[in-house]
Amino acid sequence: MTEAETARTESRAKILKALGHPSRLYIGEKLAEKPHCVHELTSLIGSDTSTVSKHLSLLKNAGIISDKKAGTLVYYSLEAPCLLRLLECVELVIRQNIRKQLASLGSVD
Amino acid sequence: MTEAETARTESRAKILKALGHPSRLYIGEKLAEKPHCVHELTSLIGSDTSTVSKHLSLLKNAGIISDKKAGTLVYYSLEAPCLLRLLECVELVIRQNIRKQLASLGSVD
DNA sequence: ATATTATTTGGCAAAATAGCCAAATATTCA
DNA sequence: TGAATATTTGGCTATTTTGCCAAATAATAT
Repeated sequence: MTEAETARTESRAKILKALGHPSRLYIGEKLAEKPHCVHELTSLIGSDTSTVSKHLSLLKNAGIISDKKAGTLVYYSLEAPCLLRLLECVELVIRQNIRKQLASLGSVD
Repeated sequence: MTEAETARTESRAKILKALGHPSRLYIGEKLAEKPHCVHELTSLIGSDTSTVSKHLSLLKNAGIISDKKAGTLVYYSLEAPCLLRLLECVELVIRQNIRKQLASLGSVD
C-alpha cells in the first residue's frame, strides 16, 4: 500500500468503523428522521447517558453528525447526507446472505 | 430499542464493522476489481499472511466476500454487489468534512 | 515419500473499545 | 444564590480486536 492509499483507506475506514456499532448505527437511523437531544436518544437506546454521550462524540468526530445547543439541551443532527442510501447497500448484503443460507439448506434436504 | 430493532441493528452493524478496518476495506476495494488470492493481497497490504487470512475470514463471515479453491491457491471474490456505491457515500462524508474544515479556517482569517 | 508453496489455526501480548459510576460543567428557573 | 435538569468528562474494569510467530493443514510437483 502506498502512503496515499493508506491515508485514504484509513479515513474511509474511520467512518465505517464509527457506524459499525449497534447503538451508533441506531443513532444514525434516528437522526435521519429528525434531530434528537441526548436524553431522547438515551431513553430510546436504554444505556447510560454517559455511554450515549460518548457514542455521539465519536460520531461527531467522524463528521457523521453535528450538535447544536438549545438551552440545557444539545440537539444532534445527521450530517451524512446519504446514510440511508448506504444502509440500503448493507441491507442488500444481508438479504443475499439469507438467500444463500436458504439455498444451502435446500441443497441438504 | 425493541428486540427486533436490536437484531436488525446488530446485523447491519456487523457488516459495517467488518469494513471498518483499513486493511479489510482495502481488500474490498481490490476484490471489486477482480478476485485475488491470499498471497497477492498479502503482498499488496504488507502485513503477515496470517493476519491477512484472518481479515479475509472475518469478511467472509460477514458475507461480504467468498472463497474458492484453485489448487494450492484460494481465490477470494467480492460478494457485496454495491461496495463501491457504499464507498461513494463514505466519500461524500469525507468531502463534506474537508469543506467544513476549510470553511472554519476561512472564518478565522 | 519428500520438498515446496499456500493457507489456516492456535496462542499470545499489546492496544483499543465499551459501558458503568461518580464527579464536573452548563443552563435554566424559582 | 440554590435547586433542578441535561450533558460531558475522568476513571476504572472487562471484553474485544489486532497482529505477530510458530505450528498445522492442504495441494502439488519432484
